[in-house]
Amino acid sequence: MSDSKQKKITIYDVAKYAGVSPGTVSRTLNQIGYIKEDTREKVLQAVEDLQYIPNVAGRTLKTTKTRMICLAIPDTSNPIYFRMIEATLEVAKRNKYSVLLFYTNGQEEEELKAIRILQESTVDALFLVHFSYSKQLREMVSRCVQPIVLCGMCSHLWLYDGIERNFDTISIRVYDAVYSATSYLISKGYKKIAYLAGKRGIEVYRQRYEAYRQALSDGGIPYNDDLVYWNSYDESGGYAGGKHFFSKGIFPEALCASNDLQMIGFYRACQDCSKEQARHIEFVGVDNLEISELLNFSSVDIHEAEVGKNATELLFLRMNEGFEKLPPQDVFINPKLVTRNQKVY
Amino acid sequence: MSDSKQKKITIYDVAKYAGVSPGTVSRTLNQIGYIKEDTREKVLQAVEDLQYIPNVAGRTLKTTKTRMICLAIPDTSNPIYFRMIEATLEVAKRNKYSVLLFYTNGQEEEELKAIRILQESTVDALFLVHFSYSKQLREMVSRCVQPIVLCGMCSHLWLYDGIERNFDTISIRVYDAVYSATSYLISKGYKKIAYLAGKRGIEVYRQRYEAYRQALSDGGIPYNDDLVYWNSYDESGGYAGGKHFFSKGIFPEALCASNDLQMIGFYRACQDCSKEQARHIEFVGVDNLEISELLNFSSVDIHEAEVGKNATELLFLRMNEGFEKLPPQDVFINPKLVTRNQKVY
DNA sequence: CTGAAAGCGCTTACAG
DNA sequence: CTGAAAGCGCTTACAG
Repeated sequence: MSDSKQKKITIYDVAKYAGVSPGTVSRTLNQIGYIKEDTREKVLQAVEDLQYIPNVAGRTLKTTKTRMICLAIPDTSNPIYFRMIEATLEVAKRNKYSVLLFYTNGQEEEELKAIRILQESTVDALFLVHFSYSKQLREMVSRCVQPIVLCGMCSHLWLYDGIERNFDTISIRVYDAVYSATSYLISKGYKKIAYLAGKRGIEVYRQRYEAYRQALSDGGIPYNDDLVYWNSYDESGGYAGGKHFFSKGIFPEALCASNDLQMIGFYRACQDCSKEQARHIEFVGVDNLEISELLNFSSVDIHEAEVGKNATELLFLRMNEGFEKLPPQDVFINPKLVTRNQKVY
Repeated sequence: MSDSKQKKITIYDVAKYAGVSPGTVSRTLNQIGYIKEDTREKVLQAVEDLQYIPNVAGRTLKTTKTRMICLAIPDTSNPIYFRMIEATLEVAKRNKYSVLLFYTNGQEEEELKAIRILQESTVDALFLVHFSYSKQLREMVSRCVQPIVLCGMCSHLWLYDGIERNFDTISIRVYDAVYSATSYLISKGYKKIAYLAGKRGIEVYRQRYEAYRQALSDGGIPYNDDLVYWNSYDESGGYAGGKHFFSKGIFPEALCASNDLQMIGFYRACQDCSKEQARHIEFVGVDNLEISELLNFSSVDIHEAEVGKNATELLFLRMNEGFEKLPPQDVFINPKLVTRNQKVY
């Protein structure tokens, strides 16, 4: 039954079996041009009898189309990326494309590798979520002939300025996200508002930090550096933030976190803290994870599924239209604050 | 600067530029055999000058190696799959492989498509998480010459029985998971234990359901069909379960959910319910999602990251060793109950 | 409507 | 240590 190890069936075997040429088999299978019904049946019968399955590498070499796109994201530990993956998979599938998933860990070196995957023609297009804005990365991108969409998970630094550019960008207005989050806390009367800033040196978090400061300033609240904590942008960073503040005897009235994972970490630190003051801190985060909803914490929805959807659709638009007909695109996504009545914890 | 549209640089261009043969360029780049230092430098200089990047399709056609594996999972909405993706990505990266992510939606048709991707040689190996155990799927698998690891997210139905088989399996003992979860509730003295069973007709949930019944039986508690609710295996299913029970005036003392998402859904239904009896139900789920930990619900850890890691390593083992030297493998993963002191909600 | 032939861009025995 | 040549499995103008 399972006679493996037999020689691989190629289009030549099918052609011979059906008594036609390889070209005819190819045209039949790819539905190109008219094929006489009789011929067509012979071919399909041969395919069936021989259990022929076309080899993708052969086709790819000739057509230069892989029917794959690459999705490169920083990490897989933040749920927002899963919603992005899901959206990308869906758009790709709709276009009969597969998705190569690449995980950069937010490191420039890995981001460059993702671009190389595109240059080697392993995939037809690339959606790259990157943190680096280096000259080298920019140059590697500019050398690519295939479609690329760049997203920095914030307002992109390389917006179209009229100068030639061979990629599209997608931006999340995270400045607005944090500004609205901080303003919300101010509007509720809080003065002592701590901030979990995320990781220093990453543009995403720089933009958010600026927004926090501006919101304070606009709300007439003096900035206090002691209320700001820079660390990793995951749960452990938030937890460390809580420990840090509490150990210094700092108990803020409210906390704005540059993302929800940090907020959750901070919340855990509160739970681990014996002081009564750690029980009444009001939270606002960014990302609107389901976990925030369940814990009834306010958060800002950044619509990351929309990001994935838009980016991927842009990729297909470029694959179909090329870069001549349409100028470089810069898509913007507007976050939305979701307020909730936080419970006592 | 960005002079695109120029003709693609091939290995022939590099050879001509360096004054050597294409074969030598290939050997230099792939570090095969000894190359005179002088030659080597000329080649590398040419590569540098011409910005040559080897085309993957050409290599693949010749070597029949794509350096990609396919990971096919049911859906991306359950966080357990993300931990699996993460583990798979890591093992693949360590072996210098990329991962093609395929989303089957738990439908047989899509599972067959995943196998076809392997047959077309788009990838070198396949890790398939499947729900279907149909004859057709089994036959398609048996026709593949490349490595395949099959996982049903439960005790696999196609374990090695000495008869020829060309794939490995990985099993999660979910029967034990639900048995221990149910027994735990019984040990705490509960008699009226409801069960969110998941989706009917899926082996994963059949095995769990059997465990629930057996645990009740072993605990001397009569089975009551009114306490069992079959629906979708996501949050909406759990929510519907809560609504269902409460609308019939059924308020269990405890709830065992065949996965955490359903448990969370049920919990939401409790929150939406005005009755006091909906405030004191003790929960146990399966999957041990972070959300369960944060809400302090007990759950069973099924070690899905281990599943991804083991499966992917098995794939590479097969790619290196073939199927002759090693008999078919059946790996088992043992879940672990994590108990927590649930808070009042 | 279909066949013969070239070629996509590599790699790899085979010589030397 | 390196070159010439064949070939991996397709597709696609070009004829007819």
